[in-house]
Amino acid sequence: MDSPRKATRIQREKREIILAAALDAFSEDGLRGATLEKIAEKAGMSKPHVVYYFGSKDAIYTELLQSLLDVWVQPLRDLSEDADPLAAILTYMRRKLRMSQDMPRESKMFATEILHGAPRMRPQLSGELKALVDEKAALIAGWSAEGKIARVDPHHLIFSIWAMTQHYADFDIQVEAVLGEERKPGLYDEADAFLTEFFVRALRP
Amino acid sequence: MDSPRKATRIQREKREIILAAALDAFSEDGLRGATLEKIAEKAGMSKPHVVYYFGSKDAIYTELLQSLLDVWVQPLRDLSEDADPLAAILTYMRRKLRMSQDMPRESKMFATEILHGAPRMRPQLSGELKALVDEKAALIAGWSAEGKIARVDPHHLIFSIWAMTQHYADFDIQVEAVLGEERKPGLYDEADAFLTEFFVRALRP
DNA sequence: ACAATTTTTGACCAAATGGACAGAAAAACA
DNA sequence: TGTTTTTCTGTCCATTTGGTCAAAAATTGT
Repeated sequence: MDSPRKATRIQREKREIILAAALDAFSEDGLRGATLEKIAEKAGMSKPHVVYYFGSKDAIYTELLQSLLDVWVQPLRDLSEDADPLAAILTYMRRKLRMSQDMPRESKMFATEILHGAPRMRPQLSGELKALVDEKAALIAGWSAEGKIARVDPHHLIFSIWAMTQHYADFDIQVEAVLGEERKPGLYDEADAFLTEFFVRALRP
Repeated sequence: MDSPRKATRIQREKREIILAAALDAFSEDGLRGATLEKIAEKAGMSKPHVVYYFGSKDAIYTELLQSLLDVWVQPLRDLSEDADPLAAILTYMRRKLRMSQDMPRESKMFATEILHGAPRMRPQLSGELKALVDEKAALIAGWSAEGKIARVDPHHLIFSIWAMTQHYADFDIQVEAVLGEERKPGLYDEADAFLTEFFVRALRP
């Protein structure tokens, strides 16, 4: 456990189980609200056992956050030249929307962290993330300048995609409460249709 | 304090001070993360004094939330028939954006509460709020049907306004990190310009 | 000025919680 | 099989924290 030789199968498995349980707990109650005991219970093991594998609650939280970050920005990484720039942006938006649908817990964890000042992500936000966004913003700005899409501020366009797609995961309770139970099943199809049409209208030259 | 006669001036003032301090604390750290001691410190009084006025931390939190709800939905209440439907929607969007700019702490408090399941707001979300949104959605649907604005799902349109405007308050740390310090001063002007253009393009018939 | 009421706080308490520790159980290795 | 290493847990501890309580200080009313 200490000297990082080879992680045994059992070690990887247990760590996975704990991380899954922790994601559950953290997304529900936040770092402060989630307790080691609850995580241990969800993971089906004792509290000291959880500490044995990660050292502290904070360490679990931080590791989860870091490992999720890569997954989270992958769709943006994949945004690139395409037959049709508008289609590329729509694909990006759709992938983000799908991530909201498939990974609401991850979305909520990030949202909570950033909402509270992102104390353990600041460097990455203004470092890697800023660099990535700047790069893709330049790409979009190019399309914009060439008249392939409408003239828009690319940074704010990216923010709008983040905002609108993550809204459905982060504030799902509100969305479902306002729409009513009966519209819940087709919710993400509705959102997809709305957002697609919306961005097409807003972005086509 | 017990029998609710007339609240003296001093009582109202102290309660105001405590609520302001609590808003500060809750928006920074959430319900769980904010401590009575920190609230008391920010309010410049002792911990038991805070309890004396509100009974419990939870009570402060709940009262804050309830009293803010009215303010929060007022812009939507004010959405009504207008010379120009599109202008009416833009005005609504702008008011929401201004609220994000002027009341980021309130925005964060709501966001955190909803993110964590809105345990003490559910009834209002599916009650009053749903009713209000349904009413305004019908109004927008009317405009849409008459061809005064583009055909859009009015509920999702409202969500998109919530999402995009509140994003700037709730995730300000991320927005500022990605844009860089130098774009911070004119941020809300940029956002206003972007969103206005964006919604105009998306909504005009 | 004096009594009654309200406001304010220091001291204290009980519950919750993150984590330490020693040793049991199990697994790996010889 | 015996030994060593890893995995696992019961028990305990220190800290944090929401809240109580008695009494002091200030205010109000007469």
